[in-house]
Amino acid sequence: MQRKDLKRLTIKDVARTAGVSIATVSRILNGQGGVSEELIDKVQLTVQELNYQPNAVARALKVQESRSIGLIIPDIGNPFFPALVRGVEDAAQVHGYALILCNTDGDPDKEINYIKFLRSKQVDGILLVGNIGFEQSGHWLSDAAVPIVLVDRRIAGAPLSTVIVDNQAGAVLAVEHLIRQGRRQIAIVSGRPASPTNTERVNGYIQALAANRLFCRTDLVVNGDFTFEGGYRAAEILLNRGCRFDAIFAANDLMAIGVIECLAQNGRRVPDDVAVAGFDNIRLAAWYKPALTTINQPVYEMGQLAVAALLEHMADSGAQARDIMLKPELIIRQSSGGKEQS
Amino acid sequence: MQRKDLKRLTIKDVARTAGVSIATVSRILNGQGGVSEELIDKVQLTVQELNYQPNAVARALKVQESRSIGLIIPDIGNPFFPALVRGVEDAAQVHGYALILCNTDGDPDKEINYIKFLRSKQVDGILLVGNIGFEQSGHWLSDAAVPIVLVDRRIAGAPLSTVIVDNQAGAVLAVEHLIRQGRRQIAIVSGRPASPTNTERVNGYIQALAANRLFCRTDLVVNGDFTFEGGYRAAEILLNRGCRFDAIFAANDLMAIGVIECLAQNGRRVPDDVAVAGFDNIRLAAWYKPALTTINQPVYEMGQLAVAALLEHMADSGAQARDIMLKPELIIRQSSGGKEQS
DNA sequence: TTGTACGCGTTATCAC
DNA sequence: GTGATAACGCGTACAA
Repeated sequence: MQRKDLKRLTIKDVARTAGVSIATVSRILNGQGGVSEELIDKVQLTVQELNYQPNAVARALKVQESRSIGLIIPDIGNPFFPALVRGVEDAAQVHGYALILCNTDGDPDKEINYIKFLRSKQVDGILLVGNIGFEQSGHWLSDAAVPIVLVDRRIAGAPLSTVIVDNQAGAVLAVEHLIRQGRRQIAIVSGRPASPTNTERVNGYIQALAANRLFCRTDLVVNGDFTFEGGYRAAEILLNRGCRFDAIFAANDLMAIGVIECLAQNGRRVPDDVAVAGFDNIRLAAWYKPALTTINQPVYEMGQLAVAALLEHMADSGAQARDIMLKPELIIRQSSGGKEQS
Repeated sequence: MQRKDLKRLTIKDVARTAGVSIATVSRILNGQGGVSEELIDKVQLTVQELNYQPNAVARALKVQESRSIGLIIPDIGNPFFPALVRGVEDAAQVHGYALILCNTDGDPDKEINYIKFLRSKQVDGILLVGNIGFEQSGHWLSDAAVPIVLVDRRIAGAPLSTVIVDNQAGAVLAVEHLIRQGRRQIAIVSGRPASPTNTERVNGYIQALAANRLFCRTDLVVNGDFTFEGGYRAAEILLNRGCRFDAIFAANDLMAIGVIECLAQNGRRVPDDVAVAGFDNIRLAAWYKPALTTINQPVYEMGQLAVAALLEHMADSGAQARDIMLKPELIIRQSSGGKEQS
């Protein structure tokens, strides 16, 4: 009854059963026209009856187009990525593309290996959330012979289209909010210093301070690494320095939460003593107590737009690389003292 | 300089450049032996120089094996799935398989469509977190001509291998813990009644009560739907009934949190007035205040084991379907009153 | 040990 | 309007 090893049927079988040539079947299946109504009906019927499905691999080999794209991210376990992946998958599916998912843990070697892997799989395009440097592998990135679009993180010097949120503007939003809340001694807990994303956010911090005639005091700057523990340790360092501060901007939410936990351990109240703002608006930010003021990124849309950009490059190999910047949004919650009074 | 439209090179190019036949190149690439050292060196060198990569699509067509598997889940945005996906992807990658990810939102029609889609892509196997009924589509599930392994959710009557956590045992763990905490009037907020997973957890609740000579009171049973809002509403219903209860077991963490929020709104203290336990151990459970007592599922391992099971079926089409049950684990946190005193 | 040639399942070009 | 047939890039039986 359940013959799994039943040989998969091919266009040949359909042709034979319907009593026509494979050329005719192919034409009908691809809706090319130039076929009589009669045959169309007959063939479509047998396709139904046999439950025939074209072999996409054979088709891919023939038309040199696999109808699949690759998505390379650091780690789907990172709460930032599921929404991105969902946006990508939905958009890909709409256009009939399969999505191949790859996790690199941010390791540049793995990124290169996955690009090679995807290339051998003949994917039509690649979406990359990359940590690799351009010189480190500019060869692969620009000569990959397959369109690559960068998502969420730029790669300095790479001549590739990039879909990204305006990190600097987001940081400005967060810091200016803290300032409007009456805070003046605003510290920053940065992410990994090497990360372009971090640099942009730090620049936003500096810009916002300057725009409000506040100094950027080096004793209020401390490096984290985008992790909870990094945030915790950074807050400890800040406390140990003995300098005054009445607000902290953390370069992402995970660190912001680490910061708050540390402050709580040390008897500082949030937001009464110290206002805290993060970046990313991960799910946890809304649930955490105190609920975290943060910068929302339209992650799902980012995924969708990335696919759109990739499709463009796939359709036109001469298309210019361009930056697509998404607007961040300030989400005000308790950790910064709640609503602004204006 | 950057000639993207440079024709991709083939085994033919390598053969020509190395001055050998394509058969020789193929043999060397696949390590088949029977080739002189001299040619091996020469060919491997030219492969390096040309930076040649075999075309996996052509290979797949020839050997009838695409080296890719499909993973069909409801929604990567659901906090339960990222770890599963990661487990699957890691295991797949180790064995050289690409992972095609599909989100269905739990819609049986989408599940069927994706199975067809993946079949046409000639995937070698499918991992399915399915909501479809077996009769509803037994045809597709057992005759799919491609091995399917069920993950996280069983499908009643489907003769397919299933990798799943022992939900009933998990619920017993949770409820018995509440009993040991001295609670006697334990309510349950269930998930979608139609879900097999929910049924198993409810059965565990009943079993644990019975084993401790407690009655299952219908006024302490209320249906949720696995969402936060469902949990909130369920708790409201429970409160409105006016019955006494000193503990609530929610069939998943999201509902447990909804329950706690509702209780807090209505002046009940957790865990003092009501102890609460959930199921899943999502990230949020640890961060939430009060931290949530829950049942941990080894989700990452589940993904890995699912791939292992799938590989078995792929290697031996006659392999018997079997159930692989993973042990759940009780995680005690504040929401149930913390550590047990024994 | 090495090379030639066929076929995997399509699509597309050419005859009829 | 329809049907042979040649690719697509690879693996392998067979021949040498």
